[in-house]
Amino acid sequence: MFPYPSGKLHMGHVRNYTIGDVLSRYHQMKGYNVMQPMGWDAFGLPAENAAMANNVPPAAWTYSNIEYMKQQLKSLGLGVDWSREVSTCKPDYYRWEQWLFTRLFKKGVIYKKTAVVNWDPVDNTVLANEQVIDGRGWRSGAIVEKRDIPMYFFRITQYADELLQDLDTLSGWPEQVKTMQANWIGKSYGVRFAFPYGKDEKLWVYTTRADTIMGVTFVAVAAEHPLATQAAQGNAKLAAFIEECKQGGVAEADIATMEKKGMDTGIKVSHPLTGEQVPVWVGNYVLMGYGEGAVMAVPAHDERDFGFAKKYNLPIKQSIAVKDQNFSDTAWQEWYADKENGVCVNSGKYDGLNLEKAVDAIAADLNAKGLGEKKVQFRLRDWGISRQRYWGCPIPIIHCPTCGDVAVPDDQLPVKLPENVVPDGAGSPLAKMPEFYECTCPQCGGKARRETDTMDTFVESSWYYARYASPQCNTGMVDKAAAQKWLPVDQYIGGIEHAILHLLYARFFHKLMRDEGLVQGNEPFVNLLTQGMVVAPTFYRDGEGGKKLWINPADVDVEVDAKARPLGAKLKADGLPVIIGGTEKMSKSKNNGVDPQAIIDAYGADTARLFMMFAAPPDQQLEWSDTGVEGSFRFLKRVWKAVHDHVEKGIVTAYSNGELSANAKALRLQLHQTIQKIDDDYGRRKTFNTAIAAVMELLNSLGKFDEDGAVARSVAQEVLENAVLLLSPIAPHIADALWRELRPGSKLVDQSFPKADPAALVQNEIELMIQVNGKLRGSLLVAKDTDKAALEQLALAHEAVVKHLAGGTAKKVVVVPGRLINVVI
RNA sequence: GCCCGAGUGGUGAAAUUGGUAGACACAACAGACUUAAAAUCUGUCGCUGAGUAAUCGGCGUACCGGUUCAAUUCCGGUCUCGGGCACCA
Repeated sequence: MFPYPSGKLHMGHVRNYTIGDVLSRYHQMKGYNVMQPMGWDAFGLPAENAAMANNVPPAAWTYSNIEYMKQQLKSLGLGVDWSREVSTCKPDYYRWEQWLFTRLFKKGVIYKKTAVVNWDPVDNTVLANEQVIDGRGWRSGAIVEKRDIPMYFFRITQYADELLQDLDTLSGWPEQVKTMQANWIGKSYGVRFAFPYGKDEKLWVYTTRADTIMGVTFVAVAAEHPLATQAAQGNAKLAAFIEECKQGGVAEADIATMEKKGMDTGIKVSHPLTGEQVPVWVGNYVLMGYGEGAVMAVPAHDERDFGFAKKYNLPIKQSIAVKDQNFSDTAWQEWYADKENGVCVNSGKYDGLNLEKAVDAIAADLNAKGLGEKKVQFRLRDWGISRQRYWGCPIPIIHCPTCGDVAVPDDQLPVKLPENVVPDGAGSPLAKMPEFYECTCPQCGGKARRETDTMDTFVESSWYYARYASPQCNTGMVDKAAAQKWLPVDQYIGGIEHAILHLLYARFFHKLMRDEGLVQGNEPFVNLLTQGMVVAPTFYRDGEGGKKLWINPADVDVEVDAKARPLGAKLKADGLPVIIGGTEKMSKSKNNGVDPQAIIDAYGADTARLFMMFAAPPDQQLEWSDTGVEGSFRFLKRVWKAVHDHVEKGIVTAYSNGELSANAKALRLQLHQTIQKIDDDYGRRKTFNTAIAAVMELLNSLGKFDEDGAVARSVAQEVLENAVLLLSPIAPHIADALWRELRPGSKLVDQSFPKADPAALVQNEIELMIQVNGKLRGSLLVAKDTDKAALEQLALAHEAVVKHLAGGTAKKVVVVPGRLINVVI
């Protein structure tokens, strides 16, 4: 993944790009033609915040960050092809995004509708979820409101089925990520049906549990639902409640965890099957715009409805039973929602039916009445991309009073974003710039207004991988031949935090571009490595108005108890206490990022890379600590010394033949086992920490190998040459220098990855573990081809086994070839 | 609240397909070298019991339970921590 140019690299970046560099160097050694590109996800909110804080335009801030971070990346020794560098804030990049937008707009894949946003009534501006803290605007402190505004949407739901199904083709992706995406898309099979009311009017709902329909005791609608609006006329109390529901942010986590509240509208609708009158309530947990904005409530079999019914004394009507379980409405029981074992009860003609049969029967009856039908629904919602911000890609639409929304024609693209603007945090800057928004309609030539919203920055990051194939192409988004040569991406590496949004949007974009005939294949990334996050502790002090002032861990001293648990923390500058927050992913907003530059400066890039790779396997979360960086530095010094000590005695040719001592033979065995192991670690497992450990072990063994004859020295030469090659993807600089020592006149870049010598791997004797009842009691050295019966006899005769048998007989002997023998007594 | 992960010595971790738990390091301690320190090298290093010792035994992979000759690994449940939840990227 390409970085957001936030200012400095942090350890997450170092980890991400070192992993990529190791893999690309390894694959180069394996003979592949590897492209390792880099770019900048350059639009985004932090630039606007920095601009306001420092009175510098976001563009200038961003460009200077790119400059600095590029130097940092170079100092890491990454083999990046900088001729392919891409910056998403440059017109030659976003031009093509605008171009695609106009195509999709004309096709109807992009459309306009209203959506709910966080509104700060004091700053008169839309807030990102991140800018809403405990329901208040981060700058103004005002209570945030929900507000409906018009936005452009990508019709991603049109691709929902394909996005779901193609997950099955991604064998190179972690299961975890595929599961998360499948759940996010959330395909469900249910019934959409209506509660009739008034004169032929219908209140629609959707449910996956139509089998519980006879247990419905009320219907809950969103505050913005037309029925609620209707009921609120002439009901001041209800109107006030509806206003209250509009307070607070729109983030799902907040809505799901807030206290469930409701109020009766006084309106009643008819149950579609029984005709019974059912009250309609307004619920603050029901969202307009998701589904129908109304839900049927079955308190007996839905935990949220149960809690709501208890709180407001609404009836609870059992309609599902599970054998041997007793129903009571005093406390919620897990089995009340059991889908497997439940059958209908108190449900008239549906009694005794299981979920599937009840749903079929109920859907058929609803259908016969014209009140409903089976429907497949997705949890996935269309992707709203309008942002009322300045530092983003302008949406290429012109609003004409006569022609409506008109896409900007190709010859007027790109719609350039002016770069000299400093936003003030109140509303969209572009909407205050007539020189930007005043324009003429491309269709009728009349006076028109340019759209002043910009696009979600996820749009830029959804297709940059494709741009890398032909970054300078000025005839299209991609050069088709280049795209065909390079795409799909063989190895994509990114943080696990992108498992859903970014990776789903990129997959969606690939399909959009495919349908435009720009790229081939259905998926952008063949193999995905999701690196675990680099996390660090957070520290803060309470500022005015409940704002938290985040303090960098580097500026804090932490006191710990004997068990290394933190007791308290103090700011180094003033010695006064600070509050310890959680351990979180390194981010600018929590100020807990650690700048890798200090380590690179003190120890060099190779040590920084080696240490980062040695600390943990790539997909595991890593709590940052530089304890141990000394050890990585020491190891590289040991390698350096071992090579120089060896070379000083004269260079020899690596072992090819000659009589080997037992020790030399054992060393060669270990060497070639190590080659095999590391090849697998780099290629299949992508566990660089164990690869490094294996080289360490090999060098430790070489250190103990003190033979000095010609053959012995040739074996030492062989070990050192291979150790340098095995280490070179991780520590390329030192490996290059050492290779020149070991093989003067030859270059490391021309070497291929070592291959294990099958002759060296032959073992005549192996050690087997002896267990008694699964417990280790000893070991046995046997000839490799000893047969099972003989092994059993040897085990039974083993001194430890005889002792435990104490004259008795073994019940069973389990022989695991090559590993162990377990005697069961 | 919902979805996805993780939990192993003082610390980072290893054990790849159910088969030797703690490889490789860090820290600590002891020793060698040194006038001294640093650097370097060597050794000890999960908890616990017995033994002068060599050694022998018990327990131990967050917690409770299960499957198995054998469980860090598989299954059920619980707790804690982390990620995501659609406008941070």
